[in-house]
Amino acid sequence: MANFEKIFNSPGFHIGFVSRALRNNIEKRFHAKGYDISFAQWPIMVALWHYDDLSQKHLSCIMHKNKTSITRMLATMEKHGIITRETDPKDKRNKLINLTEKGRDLVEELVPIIENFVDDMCKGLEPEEIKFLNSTIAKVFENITGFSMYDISPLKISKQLITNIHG
Amino acid sequence: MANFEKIFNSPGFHIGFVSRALRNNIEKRFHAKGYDISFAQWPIMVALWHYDDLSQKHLSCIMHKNKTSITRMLATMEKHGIITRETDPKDKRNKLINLTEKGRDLVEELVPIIENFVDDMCKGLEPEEIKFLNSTIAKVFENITGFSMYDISPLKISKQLITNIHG
DNA sequence: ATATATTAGTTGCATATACAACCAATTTGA
DNA sequence: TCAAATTGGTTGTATATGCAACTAATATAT
Repeated sequence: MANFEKIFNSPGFHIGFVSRALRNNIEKRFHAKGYDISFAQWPIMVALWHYDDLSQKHLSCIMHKNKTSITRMLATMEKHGIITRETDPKDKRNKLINLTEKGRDLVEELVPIIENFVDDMCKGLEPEEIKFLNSTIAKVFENITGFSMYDISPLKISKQLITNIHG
Repeated sequence: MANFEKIFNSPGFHIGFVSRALRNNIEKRFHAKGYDISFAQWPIMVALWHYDDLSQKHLSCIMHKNKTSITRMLATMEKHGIITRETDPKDKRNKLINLTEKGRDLVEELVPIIENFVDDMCKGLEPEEIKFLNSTIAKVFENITGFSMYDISPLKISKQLITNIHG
């Protein structure tokens, strides 16, 4: 019968397992320090820390997430007072997303928690191993999506470069 | 200010991104062939293909998922006619989970789809690279959870060995 | 033997995620 | 210029996920 060994030992399942573990771990660290921020909200906050007036479309492309997910996450974050959403006067289809003061403060407060998390996660791994891990994951990402993981890093992307990645 | 480069280039974010991409891709493949099975349901089906009469606790441990998630996923799978849930006559706290005939058939039909998926995902990667990727991810998993990813593989675990991993 | 503790599972609540169908605003094209 | 296409965002529906609080059943400990 089927080669289940091959299937269960494929990177796909490993990635799924570790992804859930990472999410749970980071959210526990946030909650332990009294912050009600989710694993998914954090990268959005970082992107908004770097760029003002991102649209939901921008965030959808940067995060490689469906626009519905972005709509709903931003609704939650707005409710929590982390971000604001205003209609773009230049194109009333767009909404301009920005961090609130509270949001900006939060980013700075969360950084050390994330840094500890990264250190703990990578304990016992050599820098070249981490590099290899990243590039191999990026390769898998590219195999599956056809997109380079790096082209759309929140740190590199320019608003002008954001093209129509998602439906 | 904060070293965002370090944060965004950490394996954590890579893993989160690729994990979502893999989930979407595999579900699209299932749907394209007319199967309404989720990324999360598939490993449960495989575990049940190997073992009869697993309890929800067993599945919770094997899958490293909260028991609530298991309860709700099994409810969905039962509704879809993939599995059955019966109270264990020997200990009425337990529910014994089994694949239905339809469920067993499905597993066999889904295997080739998964095999294609794995091949596509790993395109351009050498076997040693895949091995390294897996072992590095396993290391991260262990750093974060304290558990070995391999000890509880659905292929290796015995029902007797399943201990109280989760709360 | 019975009160207490533990265990398995469920429910309420919250978040994230995606697809399809939809609306409103803008752009295109004949 | 005005109809058609495109674009950005929202809503309905569905799945997955976890925590806390709960119930029922079993095990433990005095």
